[in-house]
Amino acid sequence: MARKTGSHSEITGPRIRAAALRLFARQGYAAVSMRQIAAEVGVQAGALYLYTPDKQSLLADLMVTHMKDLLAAHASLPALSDPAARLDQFARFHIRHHIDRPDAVFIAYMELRNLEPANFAAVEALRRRYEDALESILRDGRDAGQFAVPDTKLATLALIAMLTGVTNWYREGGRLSRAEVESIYADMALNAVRRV
Amino acid sequence: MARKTGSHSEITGPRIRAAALRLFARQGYAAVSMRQIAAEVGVQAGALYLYTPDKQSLLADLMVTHMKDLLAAHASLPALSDPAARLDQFARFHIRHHIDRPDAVFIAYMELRNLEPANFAAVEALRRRYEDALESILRDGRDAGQFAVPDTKLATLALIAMLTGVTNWYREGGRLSRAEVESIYADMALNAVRRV
DNA sequence: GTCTATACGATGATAGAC
DNA sequence: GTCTATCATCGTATAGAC
Repeated sequence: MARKTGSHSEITGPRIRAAALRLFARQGYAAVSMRQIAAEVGVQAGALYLYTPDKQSLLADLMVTHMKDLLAAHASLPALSDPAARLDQFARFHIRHHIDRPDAVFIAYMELRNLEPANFAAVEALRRRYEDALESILRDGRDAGQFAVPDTKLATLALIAMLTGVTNWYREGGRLSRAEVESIYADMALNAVRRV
Repeated sequence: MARKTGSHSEITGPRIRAAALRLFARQGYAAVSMRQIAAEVGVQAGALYLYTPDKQSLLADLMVTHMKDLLAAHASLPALSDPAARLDQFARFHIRHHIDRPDAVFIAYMELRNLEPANFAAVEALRRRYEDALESILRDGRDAGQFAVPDTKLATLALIAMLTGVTNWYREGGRLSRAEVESIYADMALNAVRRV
């Protein structure tokens, strides 16, 4: 990957990915042209192909990177044992992580249908690993008699949908602080599955 | 294929909308061409313009129709007074209605950014009316001391996100019946906001 | 490493024949 | 009401100059 002195590749590459992320999130993958991305970065369209084989790879790269970041960040959380504490930790982490990356989240949940089969499979496998992390919390909580969950897979998807929905409306500097949002969502998630 | 002639306007119009709905949901508005829609219906691309001024109007029409259908269906529910019963009714209605229209739901949620400002405003106004229906249930339940909801607007959006998420995974003939899915989601929604 | 120039197919939309 | 033919534009991607 090393390049000659005077090369801008270490700068232009990330800038292309950043521009593509922004534009894909705002207008959708199919609606964004390579010319538009190039203009945003300040290069000609042809120059993009020094950094990506094609437009599809650019999208796949953004989505895979996002999912790997998510998994890595989740893996670095401190280990807890009580299921309720683990669910609280997961919900707060999920809210925090997603609030900070609205564009990447939007793309990751929305452009799946624009991925070629091989790329789709790769992203889906990563997503499933993340969902499995939540499902194992719910299963442990149910087995411990703390959670009332008729179907752990359904509950997993329902909770993730609820938590991810924060990106639909949350804006920095709004009526509610990040900490308030985090707490409210975590409480709702816990109540939704807690035995009553 | 022999040349077709004759008048089919009562049939062709709805078929165009149905084809557009399917294709937009599968591939996204920007990725679908007018020629593709025409081929699906069995006419030439130019013929579409007898039924819609342009592609944008086709999308706006689908989304506005979907939101009006949703509001009309919701308005026809029997009136209840107890907040918990109303929330249960709303959740079950929402699941049922969305399960039956996965394509329209997907478009209504995903293609907002492809609407021109005037069309966007129209669809958003309809969506807000629907959200307001749920929020008033939560407000009444909180005032009656039945619900613990720190912020009714946030809770509204969280519940709708959770319930709408059913369209991400539910498939006819799957492991869980419609009635089971409906019940589990309704219970989770109620528990999420019920005072403990 | 980026540029200009370009290949070449697809796009939304229109005009006029029947 | 639908067809064929067409327009101007834009799409992704590549080749070769500097």
